[in-house]
Amino acid sequence: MTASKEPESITLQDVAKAAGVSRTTASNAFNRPDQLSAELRERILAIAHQMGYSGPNPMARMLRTGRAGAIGLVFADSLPYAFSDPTSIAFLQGVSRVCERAKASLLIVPTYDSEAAQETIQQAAVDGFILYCLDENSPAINRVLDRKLPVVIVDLAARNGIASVKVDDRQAARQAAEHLIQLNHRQFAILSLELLPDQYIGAVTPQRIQQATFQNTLDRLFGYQDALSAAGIDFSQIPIEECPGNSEELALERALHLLQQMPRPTAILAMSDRLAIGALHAAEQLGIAVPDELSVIGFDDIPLASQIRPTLTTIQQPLVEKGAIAAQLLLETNPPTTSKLLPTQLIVRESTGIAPAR
Amino acid sequence: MTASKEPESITLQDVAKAAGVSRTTASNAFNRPDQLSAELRERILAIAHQMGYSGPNPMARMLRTGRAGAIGLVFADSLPYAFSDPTSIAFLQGVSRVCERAKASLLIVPTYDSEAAQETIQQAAVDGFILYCLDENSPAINRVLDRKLPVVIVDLAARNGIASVKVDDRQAARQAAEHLIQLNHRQFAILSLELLPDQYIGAVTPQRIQQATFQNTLDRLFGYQDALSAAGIDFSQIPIEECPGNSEELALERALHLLQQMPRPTAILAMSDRLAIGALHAAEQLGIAVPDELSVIGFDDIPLASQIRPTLTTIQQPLVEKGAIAAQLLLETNPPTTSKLLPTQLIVRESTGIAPAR
DNA sequence: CTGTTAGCGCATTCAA
DNA sequence: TTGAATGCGCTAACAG
Repeated sequence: MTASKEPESITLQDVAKAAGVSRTTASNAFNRPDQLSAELRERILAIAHQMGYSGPNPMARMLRTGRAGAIGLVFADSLPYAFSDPTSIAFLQGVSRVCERAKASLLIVPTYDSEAAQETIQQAAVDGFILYCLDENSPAINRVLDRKLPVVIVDLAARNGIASVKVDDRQAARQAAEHLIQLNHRQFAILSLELLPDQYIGAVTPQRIQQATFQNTLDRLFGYQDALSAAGIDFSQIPIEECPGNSEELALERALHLLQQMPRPTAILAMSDRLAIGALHAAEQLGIAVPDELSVIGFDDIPLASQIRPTLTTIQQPLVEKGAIAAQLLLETNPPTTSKLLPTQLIVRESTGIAPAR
Repeated sequence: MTASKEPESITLQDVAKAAGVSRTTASNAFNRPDQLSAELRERILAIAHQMGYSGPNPMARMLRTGRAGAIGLVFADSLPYAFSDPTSIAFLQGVSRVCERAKASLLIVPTYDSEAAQETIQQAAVDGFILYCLDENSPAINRVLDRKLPVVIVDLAARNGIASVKVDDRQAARQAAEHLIQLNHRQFAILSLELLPDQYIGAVTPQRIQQATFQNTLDRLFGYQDALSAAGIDFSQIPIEECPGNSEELALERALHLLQQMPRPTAILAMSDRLAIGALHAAEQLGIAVPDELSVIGFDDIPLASQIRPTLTTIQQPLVEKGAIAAQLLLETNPPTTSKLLPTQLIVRESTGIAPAR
């Protein structure tokens, strides 16, 4: 038998030849139905299919058109973590909703270590990036900025000329603390998210706060401080426990520790709902009644917050919308440059109540 | 002032010229550090940076090398739904873990309608696809297969020569039903996932079962039937309620309906944990004690299953691992062709117990 | 409606 | 070590 042709890579050229038309016409058959007769188009498509041609090569087309048809999403975190944290999942929901409408694909770029970030961000064939990042020092930030594509940053301090989406964490945290102050609480403790990317667990010192690179965490901390100081409470005396990875288990453990101090706090300010839920479990373990003996307030308003018992008082931030707006900014404004500050809202549920009499 | 050069698109060529070297050498500076002296490399990189060159254009490089550095993930569902369903999120966690290790990006391809699927799947610049799909008739399947790239299909009936990952749903469902039969139950009801992609809500007829295109649902249904028939129970008498979208709210509503029938079922077989949780809420609303008066068994073992009260008896399937294995098959075998059947396990918790005396 | 002409920006032969 | 040439596969002008 005579050697059959290479089965590899049939090109538009081959299809055109087989159909007896020019490359352009073949190309138009795929991309510009209006540029040729319907019947010719059908014939070309049929021949292409029959030859096993799978359509114009996306890479060649991208090079030619300069458009990738995808936006990149950079989480400056490990991906499995991002896919397990309710806040980032809600964010993804919002992003994906807008992408779907725009028929844009979503490229999730791993940046596990700075070396990986270097490579993967550089090689991402996208039309723009959403940078979802909490650590101001993350190397991924500059990698993304270096690409000189449209960028929207989320939850990061605004930068010159770069579109950003965030909420006023400080004001929101202040509101959370004020809620408890109004309920007569004076003995506070704080469950904090990470301040630095070093996986440190435990008591937070003033030095640590000074070195902090997670602006979000810092803002919430300052928000608590604003309210407490205004109420005449000495912030430096308030125990703060850091729980990296937004871990419920860790929060449970640190809350147990906090609740065994004397005098026992009557209110816990948790920087996320997961941390708050950890605190709720700790209270349960110790037989401390919520909200009668202990009030707990969270942050985020994740779906679970309204499902657990007691339901969780928290600060609602529009998680899904944050993703949707970021994607919209990226896809619909050119170049994206406006920054959005999204509203938050205190949601009072069952986990907070009047402070117990002393 | 004399016009400055176009700020647009500096190429490797420009960098080479500015550095006084050839294109090749400039290219090597980025891709083959060992092909030129370290000092020359540094110089070139410095000049490139200074010129505002952001590194080799990913699209051009992809075209040249034929590698995209990304794998495509096609959910044959709306993306916001995929990002809200605990089973697909767990799957994503697994996929992303492996991608991260392999420094491969993950392209999430929207396929909301068949027209979108046509375009987005065709234009995805990826090295292979994971097809996560429940509906055997989804147009996305052929779109993906047409691309003639390595493919791993998940939760879909195996196809000739195509790698697949799934669990033995039928056997697993059978085990769930057998568990309840052993607890002496005789009055059953079923909360079903969708059988067809038509958003139908309510009672399932034999005709509908015959037309079903969601193989998963069908397998679980047959698994229940296997066990019940073996126990001498007439399957055709068992009420089945279909709850599309794996919706807890819908399950609550349909379970309320089921629990108001006479004779009231003593056991509910739910095809997912979310449906089971809906049933639990229904029982709570009606003041029916679980497990004393009603047993409920789920499927999947999502994280919430062990957190709600009563904790949920369920069939555990390795959700995260399913994603990890799919990604591994795609990234590490070439071409992927072996199929994996993953184990399931009955997890007995608090929501099932001995049937109440008649 | 169709074909001809020109690159998109790069990585890789091969020869120097 | 470096440089000159080649084409990856395609689309967009433009002229027939």
